[in-house]
Amino acid sequence: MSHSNDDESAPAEGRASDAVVDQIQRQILSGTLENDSLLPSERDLMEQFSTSRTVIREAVATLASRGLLEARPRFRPVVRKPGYDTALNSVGSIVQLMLQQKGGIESLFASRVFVERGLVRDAALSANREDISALKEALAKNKNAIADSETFYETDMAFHGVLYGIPRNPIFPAIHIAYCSWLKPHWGQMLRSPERNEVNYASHMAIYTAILERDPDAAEEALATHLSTAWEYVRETFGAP
Amino acid sequence: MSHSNDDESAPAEGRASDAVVDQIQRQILSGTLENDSLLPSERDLMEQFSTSRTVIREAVATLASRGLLEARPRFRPVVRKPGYDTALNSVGSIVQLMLQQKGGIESLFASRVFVERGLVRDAALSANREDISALKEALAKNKNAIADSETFYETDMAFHGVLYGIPRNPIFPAIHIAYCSWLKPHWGQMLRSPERNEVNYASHMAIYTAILERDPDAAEEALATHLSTAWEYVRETFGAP
DNA sequence: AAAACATTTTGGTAGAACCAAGACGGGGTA
DNA sequence: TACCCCGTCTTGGTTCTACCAAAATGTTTT
Repeated sequence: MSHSNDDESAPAEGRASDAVVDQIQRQILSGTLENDSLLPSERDLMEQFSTSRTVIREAVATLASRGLLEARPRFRPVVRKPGYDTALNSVGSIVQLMLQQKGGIESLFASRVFVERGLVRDAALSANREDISALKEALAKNKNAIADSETFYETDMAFHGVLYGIPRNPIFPAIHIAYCSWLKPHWGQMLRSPERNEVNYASHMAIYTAILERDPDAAEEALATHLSTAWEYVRETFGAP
Repeated sequence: MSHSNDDESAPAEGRASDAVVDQIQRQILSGTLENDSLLPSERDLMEQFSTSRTVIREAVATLASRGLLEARPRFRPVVRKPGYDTALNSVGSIVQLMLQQKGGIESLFASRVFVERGLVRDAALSANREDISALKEALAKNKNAIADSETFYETDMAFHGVLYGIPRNPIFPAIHIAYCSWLKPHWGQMLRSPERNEVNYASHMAIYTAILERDPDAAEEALATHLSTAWEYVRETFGAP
């Protein structure tokens, strides 16, 4: 039963960089290394941990891959206290690969539809006044941007974003951001026109109305058709199979 | 407007390791580097790419962090063709951090409940014969394991796993595996007894029945109470706030 | 044929050195 | 005084060499 577990308390004596990673990670989480501050120089760190620069660099790379450090090519790494967005952000590179595989985008989009169907159902059941007014406001901005295809996309995302905020679960907004960033390359260059914006706005309004009426089935239905339609736009922009 | 974008086709001239990463990544995806095979030795690679070992090591570390290579401490890296499980697996380290934060496990568990509520709804609406029989089989194994608390957990997971398979979306099984691995530390050491196993089995049966009867609301309700109850067990095992 | 041993290979670490680009400071000019 | 230019220092990125320990491999012994 007690197979080899990599608990944080055990050095495990495998990689020297692990100890450094562990230390720095603690410092970041505990606030000793303040958020948005610059990590000490590699040479400072190698003195501080009394190890070689090789180990330090490896540790920094590891932390960067975990999202605890933001390391631009020739700049000092920036300390980033992790959030749920950080987690999802770090998978981006792999997801991009997955999306290039056969059926990748379809699967991802289907998962989004699945999530948002649940979201609107819950919204219809449990949205409070704040949620409703937030939706209303987002809807208004959405309407005002119908003529402006540049900003319409943003107001569109913002409307959906409100839905992700309703469960008061910090994971969901992070998922929303992740979906947006992952699908943007395929979604962003879609053909846009005030007519289509109008259609999308109408869909949003239908969702909003269903939520107002506390009708989860109608809300789910409205959202499903909304996303399906929008998806058809995308497939029609690219080559349809 | 045209800010610097880091497309994959551009070398970008930032890090030398990026080129190596790109090359090896292509070789893995194209199958030139066969899955489960061993990566060439670092010294071979540094000759092949005519660069220093440092760069090679950095590239290997990057690919390992992306899940394309499985690099145990002192062993040759193993080539791993990426899947959706790979993606979710690579976030594990960050998620573990998140779970230690205040309300972390609650948020994650709530998201799981959310997902599975949707799953059982869809199952009730669209499960076909194969799905039903798979559920039935999983349920049978679950029943047989009631007396054996060792294996009951596995059959429990397996039952839920069937639900994740019904949408025929490869992302969902990966999510299931991720949930299991992330929650296992908190879930696994839960107090278990045949009585509680009996309760869980009854819950599964209720879900199955509701799906059979094509009643999404009942299925959702059954699942929600099931997970809530199980969650209470967990909180009672640990210190409840 | 299996086990024990010797050798080679290979990943992990150290350390010095170099380069190029960012950060910094000082001095000159408007 | 305020601003800009330029030299210097700092620092991350890279190369190279060397060494160690453990894994992998080959050889000998039982």
